[in-house]
Amino acid sequence: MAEKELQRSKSVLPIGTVMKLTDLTARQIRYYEEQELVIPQRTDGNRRMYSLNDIDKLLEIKDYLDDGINMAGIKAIYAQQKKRADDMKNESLTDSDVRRILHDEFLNISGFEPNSGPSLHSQRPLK
DNA sequence: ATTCTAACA
DNA sequence: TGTTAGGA
Repeated sequence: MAEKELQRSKSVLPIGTVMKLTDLTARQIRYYEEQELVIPQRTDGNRRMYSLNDIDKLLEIKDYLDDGINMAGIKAIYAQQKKRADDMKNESLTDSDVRRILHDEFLNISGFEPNSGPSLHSQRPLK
């Protein structure tokens, strides 16, 4: 069943197809790459080739944008998502630690609304 | 015909 | 983000 994941990971779609599938402009798609949100594979003459997983990621990003979250916020979300994945590997964490982390993440995400500017507040809401 | 990078009347 | 110039 891991074969399907391999297929979804195969980068075979040129940016033109991705544009049609996601309704995003080439400018946006390339910009998100600069923000390190979706890094497509390159081929022959330096052309971007995306995978189905990349498409999903882009659609996901588009949803976050619609919900009024900015680049910084989206980056934060994925950064936290990665942080979360790392935590799963550390059995050394206690339930209390995990809950503190999740609570911390929640506060940070809510701080990335459109108008709420770069006021990247909250850090240690030690209770 | 498509996509790429860089740059901004 | 849009758009365009100049290449590949």
